[in-house]
Amino acid sequence: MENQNISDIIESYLKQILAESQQVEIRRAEIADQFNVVPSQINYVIKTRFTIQDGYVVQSKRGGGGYIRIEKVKLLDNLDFIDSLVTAVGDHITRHDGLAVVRSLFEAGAVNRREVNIILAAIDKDAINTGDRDLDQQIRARVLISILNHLRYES
Amino acid sequence: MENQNISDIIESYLKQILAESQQVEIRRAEIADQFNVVPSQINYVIKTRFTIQDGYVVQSKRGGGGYIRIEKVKLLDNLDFIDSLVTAVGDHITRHDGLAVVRSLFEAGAVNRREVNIILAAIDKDAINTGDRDLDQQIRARVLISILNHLRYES
DNA sequence: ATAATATTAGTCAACATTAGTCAAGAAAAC
DNA sequence: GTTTTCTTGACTAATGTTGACTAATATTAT
Repeated sequence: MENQNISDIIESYLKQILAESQQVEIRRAEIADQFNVVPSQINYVIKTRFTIQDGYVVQSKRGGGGYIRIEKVKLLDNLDFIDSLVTAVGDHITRHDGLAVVRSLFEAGAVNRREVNIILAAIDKDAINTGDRDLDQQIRARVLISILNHLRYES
Repeated sequence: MENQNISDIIESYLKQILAESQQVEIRRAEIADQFNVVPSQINYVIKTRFTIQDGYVVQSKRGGGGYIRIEKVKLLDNLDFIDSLVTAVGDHITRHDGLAVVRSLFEAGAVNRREVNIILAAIDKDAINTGDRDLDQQIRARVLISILNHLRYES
């Protein structure tokens, strides 16, 4: 406990608040100042310790009155399944393989038919079509993973 | 929560009125004075928070007896409505405007909350991120339009 | 009627105020 | 000793605020 680094301490501080309330809203500069670190360290802490896998969703706004808001979300019980699909998608995916992933989701009951169609529209070849096949596959992978991550929790 | 910027406060004030009546008519200088800001800030608030994508139409008149009128538009039946959104999206769209489009879809009853989240995940900045901002906006537009077009068939 | 003046709102660019990214170096873990 | 994680700061991006200038419309004077 005595050899905690400052990132761990900031993490604890935020999680202590989150233990009692559903969300915490901070001003980055204020927290950085409070713990005597540079502002970007707050981003580091959030990026490494408040991920969707950990059950947190983060929103922020810049400019006057800006903030970072961390919300604790209720994770569903399909996590391992989603994890496996995220792994399967990887950083590139073809339309064909993307279709298979969406089909898996449907067969597992994670999405309904309407939702399937929305997802397919999103990764359609006419939607994602930069002229660079490799880039298209990367974008398709990220879009799919982004959607998968949102299926991890209820909102 | 406590450090809201003044633009948000003015937005809330106007939307509170709009929650109870179809439209609100203001004198710019009066509102500016009431909230202690320069008049042009009212234009900023309107331009950023009461767009057609958000479902508002703004009319104004200068000179003596001038006014700014914000009207919450009646959502048309689905097909026309989706047409108008497709037009609004155009061939490129920012995340901010994309969010407004999706919000409109939701408010029109064209999609439910779960579907909103899937669509937002699909056009998220982490999902569509090639490093080329302009390209990102083009892809986001195509993804959104692809989804909008699929919603036509189903509804 | 027309011109001058007053009274509104609109535009735009400068500046202010926030958060985000990235890569280099330091520290810790292995 | 190498690899991973943490820390830092320079640079970037998004959003909000302000004020000088412009434009439109109404009112008043001639």
